[in-house]
Amino acid sequence: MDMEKLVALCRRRGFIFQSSEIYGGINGFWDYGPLGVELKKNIKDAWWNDMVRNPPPGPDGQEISMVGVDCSIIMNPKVWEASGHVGGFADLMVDCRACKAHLRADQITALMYVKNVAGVDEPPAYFTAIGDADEVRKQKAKKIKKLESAGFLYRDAVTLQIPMENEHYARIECPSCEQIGTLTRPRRFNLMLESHAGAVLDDASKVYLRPETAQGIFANYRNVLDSTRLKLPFGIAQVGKAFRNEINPRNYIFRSREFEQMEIEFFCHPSESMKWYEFWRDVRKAWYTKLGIKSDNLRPREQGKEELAHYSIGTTDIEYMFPFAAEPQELEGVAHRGCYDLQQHERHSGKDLHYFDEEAWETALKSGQVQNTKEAKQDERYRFLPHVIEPSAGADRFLLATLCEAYAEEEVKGETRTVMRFHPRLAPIKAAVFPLVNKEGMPEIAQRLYRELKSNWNVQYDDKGAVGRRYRRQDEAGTPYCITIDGQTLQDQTVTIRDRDTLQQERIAMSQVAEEIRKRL
RNA sequence: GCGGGUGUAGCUCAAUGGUAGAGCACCUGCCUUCCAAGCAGGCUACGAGGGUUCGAUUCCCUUCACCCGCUCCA
Repeated sequence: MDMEKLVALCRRRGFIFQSSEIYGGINGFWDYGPLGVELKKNIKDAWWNDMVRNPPPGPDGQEISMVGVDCSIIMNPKVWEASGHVGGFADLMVDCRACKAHLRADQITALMYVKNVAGVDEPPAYFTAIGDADEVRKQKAKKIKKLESAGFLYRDAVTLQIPMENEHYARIECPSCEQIGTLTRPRRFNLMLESHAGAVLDDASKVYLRPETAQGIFANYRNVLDSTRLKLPFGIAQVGKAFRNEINPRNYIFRSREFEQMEIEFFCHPSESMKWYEFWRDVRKAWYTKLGIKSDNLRPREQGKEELAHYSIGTTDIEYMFPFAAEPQELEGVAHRGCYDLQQHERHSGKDLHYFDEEAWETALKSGQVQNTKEAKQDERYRFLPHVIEPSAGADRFLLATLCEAYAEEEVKGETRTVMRFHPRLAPIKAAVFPLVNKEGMPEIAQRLYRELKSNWNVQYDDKGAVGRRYRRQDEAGTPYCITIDGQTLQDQTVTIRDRDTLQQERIAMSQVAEEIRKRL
C-alpha cells in the first residue's frame, strides 16, 4: 500500500488535514476533518464501551470493575517530578560537533586503554562504539591490537552518561566519525511542552502539558477509591490528549507532538499481578483483531530486559506493520509497572496510598489467624501498595492503522475502485440513501428514509450525478451500506441495500431498513 | 538535529524574466432506471518573506512545510 495515496485520500475526503495549513502548516500537529472526527470518535467510543462500560470477563471468568476519569491536561508540576518526567524525562544526549551525529549517551560505551611508564600513566586512549563493551572490542579490534602491541593495557569501560573529567572527555572519539574530542558533553532534552499558568512569566508559574494521561489516574487513585466503594482489583480508565516535544515528528500522524491516549491503570494485589498482566495483554490484542486489524499485521512483542524501564517487571508492545516502516511499530504498550507509580506519588505527596484489604483482614481475624492489633494490620498481606498493569494505547496510532488496513484498490469492470474497508462499527458514515433518479417521487421517499435513519446513525443523502458515481464516493468514505430507492420501490415499498465489500445488492422492505442496518453493524 | 530532494488549481502535470494552460475532480443546468456515461456553462493555483530587476512563478537569499536516508522515539 502506498502511503502517499492514503494521505491524499484522507485529505481529499476530509479525514485528516495538516494543522494550520493555510499558514504553511506546523510540524507534528494534525487536524481531523468531518470524516476523521467521526472515525476517531467511533474508535474512542468502541474502546470506552469495550473496556470501561462492558469489559470482558476476567481471567477467572469474574466481572471486572472499571471506572473512568477525565483529568486536566495541566497538573501541579510536582506530579511530573514524582513521575520522573521532569529531569529524568529525557535521555542524556551527546552531539558530535564534526559529523553532527546525535547520540544517546547511555548507549555509547568507551573503553579506556592506558600505558603505564615507570608508575606514571600516559594520557589514555579511548575507543567507542554504540553498544556494549564487547561491541566496541569487535568494532575496534584492529586498532586495539595495534595499541596493545604499543604497550597499552585495558583499564576500564564506561558509558558516556557517567561524568568524566575534562582531560579524559577530550580524548573520547565520536563513535560515528571517529574524530577525537568532538563530542559535546551529555545534555538533557526536555521532551515535555511547557506553558505558564498565571499572569507572570517566571519559573514559579511554569507548568507542563501532560506527556501521558496515566499520571492523572495515579494522582486521583485515592479519590476514586474513597468515592466509589471499589475493591481491588479494579481499573481506572482515561481517554485524552497528551503532548510530547518530539524531536523529529515523522510518518504522517504516527508520531505527533499532540496526540490522544486511551489508557487503563489496572490495580491489583501484587500476588495476582502476573495473571492480570497476561490477561490484559491478550485482551488488548484481541480487541484490535476484533475491529478489523488482520492478525498477521499485528505483532505482540515482549520487550527485552534491556528495553524495560527500570521499574517494569514486563512490557508487551502490541505492534502493527505499517506500510511506511520496515519494522512493526508500537500501537500500544501493556506494561507491568509494579507499584512504582503509587510509591513515587506516596513519597512526593506524603499521602498514604496503601490499600487495606478489609475482606482479607476480617477473614483472618475471624479464623483467629491474627490478633486485632495495629501492628498486625500493617502486615503486607492486608495493607500494601497495589501493583499496576497499564495498557496504554494511542488513539491516533490505531486510527492510522485502521486507515492503512482499510485502504484497498481493486478492478471493477476495467475501472479502479478505491474503497476503505472499515469495520462497520468504526465507519464514519454507516449508510447512504440515494434516489435512483430525481423524479417520480423517488427523492421524497429517499428523504423520508434518510431522516428516519439519521436519528440513529451518521447517514448521508446523495442525489448528485449518476448512481454509480455515488456508490464510488461512498466507497472512498468507507460507508458499509448504500440504500437506493428505485422504480420498484414505488410499486412494492422495497429498496436495495448494497454492500460495500461484495458490491452485492439485496432487496428488502423499506420498513426493515433500520432493523437490517442495526443487525449488520 | 544532520544530509539529500520537492513545493504551480482539490488531484496529476505543463509553460514562461513581461503575472499561467490541460486532464480529472468539484459546482450549476440539461440528460440520466444501479456501479466514476454524455452535453453546455462555471469556480479554483505559482508555500511564505526578502533581494536583484523597469518587471520575478521563473534568478539569489532566508524561512516554512512535506518526502527519502541517518539519528531519535523517555
